[in-house]
Amino acid sequence: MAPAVPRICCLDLDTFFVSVERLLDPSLEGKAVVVGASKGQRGVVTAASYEVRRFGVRSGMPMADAVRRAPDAIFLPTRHNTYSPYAKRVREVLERFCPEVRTASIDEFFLDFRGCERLYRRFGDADGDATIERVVHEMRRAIKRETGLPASAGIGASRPVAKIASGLAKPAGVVLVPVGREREVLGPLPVRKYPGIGPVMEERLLRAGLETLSQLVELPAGELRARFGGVAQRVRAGLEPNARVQLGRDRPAFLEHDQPQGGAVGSISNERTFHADVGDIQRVLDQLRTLTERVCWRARQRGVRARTVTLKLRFSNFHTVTRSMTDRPSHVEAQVLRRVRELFQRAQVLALPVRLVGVQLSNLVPDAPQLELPLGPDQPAPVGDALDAVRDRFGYDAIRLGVAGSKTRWLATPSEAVVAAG
DNA sequence: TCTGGGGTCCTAGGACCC
DNA sequence: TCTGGGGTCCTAGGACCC
Repeated sequence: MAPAVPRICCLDLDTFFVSVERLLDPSLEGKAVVVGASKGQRGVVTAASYEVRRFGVRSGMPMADAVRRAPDAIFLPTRHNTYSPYAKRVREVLERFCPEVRTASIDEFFLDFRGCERLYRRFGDADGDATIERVVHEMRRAIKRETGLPASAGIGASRPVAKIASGLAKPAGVVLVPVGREREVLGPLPVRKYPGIGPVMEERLLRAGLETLSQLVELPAGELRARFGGVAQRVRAGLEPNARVQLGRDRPAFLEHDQPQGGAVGSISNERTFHADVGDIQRVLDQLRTLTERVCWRARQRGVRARTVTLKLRFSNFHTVTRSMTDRPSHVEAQVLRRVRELFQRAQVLALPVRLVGVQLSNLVPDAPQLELPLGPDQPAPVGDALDAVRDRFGYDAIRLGVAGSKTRWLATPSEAVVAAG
């Protein structure tokens, strides 16, 4: 038996949005750059260059905070559509190195190198730690060469171990955690470093005097579970070099049945924070209509209908409520909007101005031909099909239903009018 | 200028069925 | 009449990730 080799790799693009902005504008190189909400808008930092992190700027931080900490930094608005083609090209490079690639987010990928022995031979004579490390180094260089983007990588026996290792590897490095030495290498880290332990759990653990992962996993399993629940128990599993972990199965994610069939996703949602809190119910309803239109369009694009519709409201005091309803599958605006309005009636628990509204579709089922009267009032009108066709070609915002604006009101049904917005 | 937007997963209680 | 389990679905909230 060859010695166990860690074969799960987490590849993470370093300060991804900032790196892309630098490719497009090389004068940003070496400067303090913050990507996030536009100036004057409500929002947070989505990416911060290493130069600006020195001032304490972090992603997720309110924009106003970032401006206060680093007033001289360069602030850029987030341009999602600009970044995703780069992520796609990175994935293409990864696929040349490994047949099993999972996209975890726009800037993070997991690779499973099990069953890649032939590839190993190309890079070294032994099937050992040094060989897979060389493969991953070469992969990083290929990404840099072909896309210009810096990346870091972690290698471990399981997904969480690889993930933590990639964090240790930043910037632009590779860290391998040998099988069987997880506790030794990762144990001294603060509990917050473990994926799944966030601010709330960290606080609970610190209050109990547990600061490091070692201290956490030394607790008896029963006590761990009873006091801190499933997350803490998963940490123990992640740091135990047993067979389950070596297979990367500590969570049922990743390998065989990871990706939902047909590329379907579990839910589709859109939400919007108002520039300033809104007390006018009609304006809230208008926004709900816009959001409903958008999620229904995305559902049709994906070829799914939703059984569950969820409305989300956040009030001016940040209190958030959700109301949901499960019914026959739909992706038809008129139907979904009717449900959203009903949920809205139920959700106005606070007489406070509204900060955010959201609409979510879940419980998605594959789009099958409807077994209903084809000309029922809830069916997409032919004009709806035409709308979708325009959007397929020119993008969602090429055309809008009704007129979005304070001076006009929404028309009652989609078939009444189509108004091009620009 | 406090606190985005897209997701996933977990928990817990109640309804309902067997 | 009393006393139960499981299992599944639905709903609401919340932690967490990038």
